[in-house]
Amino acid sequence: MARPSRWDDVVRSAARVFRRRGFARASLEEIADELGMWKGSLYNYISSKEDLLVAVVKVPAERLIADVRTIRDGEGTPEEKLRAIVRCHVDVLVDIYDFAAVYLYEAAASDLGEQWRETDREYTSAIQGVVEAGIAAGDFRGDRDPHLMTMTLLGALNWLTRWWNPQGDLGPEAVTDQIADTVIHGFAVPAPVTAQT
Amino acid sequence: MARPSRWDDVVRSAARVFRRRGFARASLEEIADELGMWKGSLYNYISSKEDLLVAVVKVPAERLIADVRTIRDGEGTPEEKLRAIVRCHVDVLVDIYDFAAVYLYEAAASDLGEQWRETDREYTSAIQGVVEAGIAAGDFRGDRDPHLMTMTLLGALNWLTRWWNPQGDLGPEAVTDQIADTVIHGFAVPAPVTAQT
Amino acid sequence: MARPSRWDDVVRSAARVFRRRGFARASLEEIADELGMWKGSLYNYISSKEDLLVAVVKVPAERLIADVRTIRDGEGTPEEKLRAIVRCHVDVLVDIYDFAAVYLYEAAASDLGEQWRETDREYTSAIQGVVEAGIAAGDFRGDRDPHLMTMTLLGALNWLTRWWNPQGDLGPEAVTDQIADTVIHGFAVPAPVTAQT
Amino acid sequence: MARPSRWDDVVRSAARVFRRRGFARASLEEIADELGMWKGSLYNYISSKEDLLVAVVKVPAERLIADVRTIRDGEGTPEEKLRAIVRCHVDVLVDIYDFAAVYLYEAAASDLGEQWRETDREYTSAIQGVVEAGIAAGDFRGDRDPHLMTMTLLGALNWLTRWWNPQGDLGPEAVTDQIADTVIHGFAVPAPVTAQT
DNA sequence: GATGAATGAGGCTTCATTCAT
DNA sequence: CATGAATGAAGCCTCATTCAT
Repeated sequence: MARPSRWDDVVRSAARVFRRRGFARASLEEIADELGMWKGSLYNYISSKEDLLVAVVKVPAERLIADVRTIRDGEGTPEEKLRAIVRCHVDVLVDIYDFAAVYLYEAAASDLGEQWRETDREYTSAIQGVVEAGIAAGDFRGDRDPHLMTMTLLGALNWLTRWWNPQGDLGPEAVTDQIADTVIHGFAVPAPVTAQT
Repeated sequence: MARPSRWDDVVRSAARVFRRRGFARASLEEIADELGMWKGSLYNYISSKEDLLVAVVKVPAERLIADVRTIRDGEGTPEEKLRAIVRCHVDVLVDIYDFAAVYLYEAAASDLGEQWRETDREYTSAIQGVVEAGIAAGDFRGDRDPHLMTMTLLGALNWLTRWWNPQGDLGPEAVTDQIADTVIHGFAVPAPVTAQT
Repeated sequence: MARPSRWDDVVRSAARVFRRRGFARASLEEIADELGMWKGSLYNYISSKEDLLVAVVKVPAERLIADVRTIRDGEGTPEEKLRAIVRCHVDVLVDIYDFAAVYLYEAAASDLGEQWRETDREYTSAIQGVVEAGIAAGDFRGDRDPHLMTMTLLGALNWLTRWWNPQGDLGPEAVTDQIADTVIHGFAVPAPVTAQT
Repeated sequence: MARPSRWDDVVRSAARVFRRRGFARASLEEIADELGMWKGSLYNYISSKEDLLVAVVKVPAERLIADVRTIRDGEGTPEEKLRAIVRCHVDVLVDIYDFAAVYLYEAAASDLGEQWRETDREYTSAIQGVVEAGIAAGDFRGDRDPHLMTMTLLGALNWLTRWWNPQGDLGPEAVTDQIADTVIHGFAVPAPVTAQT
């Protein structure tokens, strides 16, 4: 499916506008304006506004799910894997901020169909798989709900799009380390109390 | 300035529709339909659609900020206070789910003006104050960014509106305890390693 | 037809609002607000918005037509009568400015029905009668169209509502004298040229 | 900034409807109907209803102000200049009746902003300049208020839109001559009385 | 591929008017 | 007479989408 040459520009512009204004508020005219074209011309690239949303959302979704699959199926302790997942998430924000923000905040609100929900479910359950492996290995507490644990991590990560400026003082490494540390220590089985007396 | 009698119904209906469809996608006709009135009649209560959003958002915002102020200024260790903050947040979700979801997902996207941002800032900084007190007391790690810590907690809490069903199997107490435990352990200064050898 | 006690207040308020905003732009709510009542309450006095316009317009219309009839049928030369007509017009502006402005600018735009047009025609033709009497008496030029002469006078007078402030520096007497002089000299048969050589 | 092709049609249609119904009462649907388009399509040409009013009003305003400047700055006695101004005004009514009527009756009622008031002031003061030149030359009476004189002329001219039918029996030349004569004689210093005895 | 105008549905908002209390 | 809520029609405006050039 050979896309016309400016296809990438179109999607990038859509990502920017969707993040800034939200999908519902964004108008195709705004996107066309950014590209210096007329809104009618966009229909040489898409057949509906939703096409654009799907295209935008695909970028971080495919990258994240590929990364998380690789991590899940690769070597390393559950702790190391969680840390790697956090790093991927933060990297995505650094690399393709607009796309990621749209992915996290607009995709759920719009109804992108079954295929979309399936992808989302797989992403979540891949992370949850790591969490459950940690529990099984005795590293993470077994008295917690694994889904809640997974969502706690995802919430902390996704909220970054609301407040974090990747170009600001707090760099990606610090964010990665600190969130990963917090979650890993938060999940960990506590050190035996008897040892401290 | 006594509000007309069905004011509460109007706001409740708006909260429901705004949560379901998002502010931008929601139509006043839908809200009016729920109330069994004509859309024009809504203007006996408001003077714009945004007024409704403000009214909806005010409910959880005022409750949360009042609660968190009380907690911050009250008795207790930082740990106890963080746990109390988590409980309040979860309680709000249980009590006024639609309002809370709108508050967390629509308020930021729409531009509700300076007063709104001020409230939001105060809420965040009240929680951050507790976090910093914990650091000062030596309970929480001093090598972390307090703002990032605060946002990690808020992200985990706010993400609940995306997946948690308060009427489901995982009850409010479990959610409160587990999120609070995760965050508190995640923030805590680790037990001295020497004790374990 | 005994009117309720605040009827006069209602009409006065309507005149004020209609002048300020124009009949079509004016809302009953604005009028009610000025009176400190609710817009629904106005319907204790009227049965439609147009009723208010009719009531407002009636005041200057009846006064002007009565005055002009009296003048036309009274004693005096056509010149004196024209001067008296101008004075009446200016007096109306001084006494009931809002009513007069509405009468002159809103009545024609709205369609107030046949009775209204009849009144308007009679007013015009009464003035035109004076003009024609002046022509017949040899005071005014016979080579002019009497209707155009009449409308020239009325235009000059009615335009006052667009620029003149009765409370300003240029007093009613000056306005009366100068407009009357201009028109009377403008209408007059010129002095024989031969006399000047 | 080439205007789309039907721009002139749109403005002409707007002028017609605005004159017929008044700006406030006119609906965009009516204008669109005249053009055989949908009301939404009008927004390819304008961005608000008021834009249309501005566009309509600009036509006679610019023509009149250009004409009156040329006359003021050209050759001729004040009398000749006043007569030329009257002719321009009447010509505008003949040529672009709808536009002129809207200009005279709707522009003042709507609030078209400072630029508009500035134009109006300049037009008036250009005419007043001619009047004052006539006074200075000793042709027009010095015991009159020049602004009142100017407004007397403008009132007589503008009132034409209320009653005169340019296609009727009373032709443009007659109207021009008679109004100009009336005003000029009305303004003129009276012939010395002594000559007549 | 781009253009620029048109489409047509739908949304927010206003407002004269009604009505039960 | 006043109240205050509701009605229902209509208006302005937006915008995704289409289409002939």
